[in-house]
Amino acid sequence: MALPSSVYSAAVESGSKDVPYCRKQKSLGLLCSNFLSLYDREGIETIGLDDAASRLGVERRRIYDIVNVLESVGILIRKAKNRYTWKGFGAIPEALEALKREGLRENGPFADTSCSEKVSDDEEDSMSSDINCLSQNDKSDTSSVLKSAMASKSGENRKEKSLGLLTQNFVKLFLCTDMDLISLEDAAKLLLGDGKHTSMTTRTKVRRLYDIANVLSSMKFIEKIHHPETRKPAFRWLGLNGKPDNGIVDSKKRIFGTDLTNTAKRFKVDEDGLQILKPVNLMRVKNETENEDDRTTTMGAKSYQFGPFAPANVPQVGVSNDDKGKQVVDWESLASTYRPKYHNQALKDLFSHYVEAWKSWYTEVAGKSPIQLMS
DNA sequence: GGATCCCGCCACTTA
DNA sequence: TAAGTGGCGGGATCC
Repeated sequence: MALPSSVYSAAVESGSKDVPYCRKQKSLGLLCSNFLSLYDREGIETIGLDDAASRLGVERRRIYDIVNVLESVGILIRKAKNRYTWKGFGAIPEALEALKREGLRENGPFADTSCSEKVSDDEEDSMSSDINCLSQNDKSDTSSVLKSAMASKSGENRKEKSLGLLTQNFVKLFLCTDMDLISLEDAAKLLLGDGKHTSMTTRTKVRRLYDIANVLSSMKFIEKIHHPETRKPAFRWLGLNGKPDNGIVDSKKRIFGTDLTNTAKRFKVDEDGLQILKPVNLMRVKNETENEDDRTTTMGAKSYQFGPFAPANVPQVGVSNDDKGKQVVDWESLASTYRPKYHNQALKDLFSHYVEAWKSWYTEVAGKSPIQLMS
């Protein structure tokens, strides 16, 4: 594997004796970024969960969270026990298109937004009163979309509550309604149905939505902003190109896994993980300089605009040849800049880790910029 | 003190 | 029946 595994291990070793626990280093968003960096490359066809867990230095349970979300947007497909087929980002447009079609198709029979209709998240749930509970944005056709989303009753409670299905329904909220901003609490209420509107069930659903939102945020499908009027946190669909909106992005937003500035500022020990965060962060800075008007919801393969983890062989839409000079270096080149090229993987990993630790210490204690290391 | 979300228990599913 | 899967909520961390 060409990717420096030390990068990952360094990021997850916060639990070691000398480094205080840092929640952010273990966030799902960061894990997702690392996961994608690890597998979004040519030659990857299948992914073993054990392999992913050990490479990323996390327990299997966390990998399940990631792959469930990724599978729901088409990046992965479960192939067999413990094994997934990597489809890549090229599969996203089709998956989203399918989601949108599904949402819109099922939209028809449920077009009536009256409060009488029952849908099935959990048997007796109905969506109608939930719609009335919404605190923001256009709710005109939200009800029907949600009804259709939740109507994929198919089977068991367990499946209905799966992270993957919840992800798809969450995405449908953006794809099939006029809602621009959605708070997780609103989404939870919508996806629950009023039959289960206890504070506990909502809280539980919101927890899951946080998980999902972190993963989707790390892929820049959505971004967290604060509602212009209520100032309450909400999520906005960025579409397939994932370009943050300069205008209303809250600079103080807390972005797990990708927000280098905040991370570095608050957690000195986080500098161990800088190499992970850098490329993503740089890409956002770049994106923020671009006009967001060219965002598109068209999902044809050719018009598809990839986010920061776009496959290497797919040109970034909206980046002209003239801009290539400003292009952010890719993962490989960035990683190789800081990575000695040892043939012994274990030695290389160890060395990389200590280099990062030293740079962190040097910056912190000596108050100087890290010396540029030769690779 | 509310928002966020990691962590791991344990029930359920699958091989 | 063991191993894999993943829902769930406690409680730690962040702001």
